[in-house]
Amino acid sequence: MPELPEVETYIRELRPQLAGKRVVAGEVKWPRIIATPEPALFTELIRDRRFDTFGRRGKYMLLGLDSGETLIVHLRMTGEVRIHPASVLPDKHTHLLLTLDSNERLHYRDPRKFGRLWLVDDPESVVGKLGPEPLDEGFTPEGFASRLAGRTASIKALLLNQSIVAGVGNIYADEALFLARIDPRRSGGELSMPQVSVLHAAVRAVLQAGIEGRGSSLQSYAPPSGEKGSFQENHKVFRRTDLPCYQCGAAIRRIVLAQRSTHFCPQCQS
DNA sequence: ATAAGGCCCTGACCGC
DNA sequence: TGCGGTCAGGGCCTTA
Repeated sequence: MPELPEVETYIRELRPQLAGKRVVAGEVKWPRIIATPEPALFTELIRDRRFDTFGRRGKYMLLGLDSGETLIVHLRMTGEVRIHPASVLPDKHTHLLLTLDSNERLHYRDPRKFGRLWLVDDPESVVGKLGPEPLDEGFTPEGFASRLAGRTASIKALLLNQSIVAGVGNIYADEALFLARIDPRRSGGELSMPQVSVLHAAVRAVLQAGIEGRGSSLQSYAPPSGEKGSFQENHKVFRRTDLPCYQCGAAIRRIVLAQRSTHFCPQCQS
């Protein structure tokens, strides 16, 4: 579900809700949700830790604890973090509960159980393989071009590859390709340098706009405050199959690329 | 090293 | 109402 703008919104909203609070107890209800360490050790290690720093890398949330360790959370498709009063009971999709010293509990909820949490000393052990942060200085047109060079896979598939650039998912990949007027089926390695530059700027622009809209809220997704994001109102192609392109009026097409639904304007994007 | 496909899971939705 | 099929914003693992 969440991509970079949604995860960034998550971190911004979790910070005021969690900062300085201490974990009194942890309860893991679905062990596979904890990637590392073993669930028993996880609950032992997180007890008495205070939430201290709040960061993001790609689609991963980095919750720094006062012990120096980091609780890493990836929501994947349907993960959800909420801070509720202690009186709120977990539902059947709640897989982790952290009791806080504020008479509240952190609920990790995830109907599809794809999300994962890690408790580690060094976050790099989890996020070290990611490509550059697209909104940082380190993401340059030249660096982007060198990562695409020689690749035969579609540019859509390559945008979804987190080791090329971190944080782009299905929505923002389609939106960036539309903004850059590039056909998602083109192979990444055959794009010209000007096209790579335009796409680089487009990726940054759609992610920045996504953050400003506090993310896209499709279906039931909402950030921790419960107040939905608005960027879905600005989608130009995503889930607009058969609707007219805002640029040229042609019908937006939906195809499958890299096993993911892909939306584009057959007229504007080549 | 790269690319393609399966797989992990459950719920919502659609047509019959 | 029930049933089967499809779809869902992700990424790891295996295979070729």
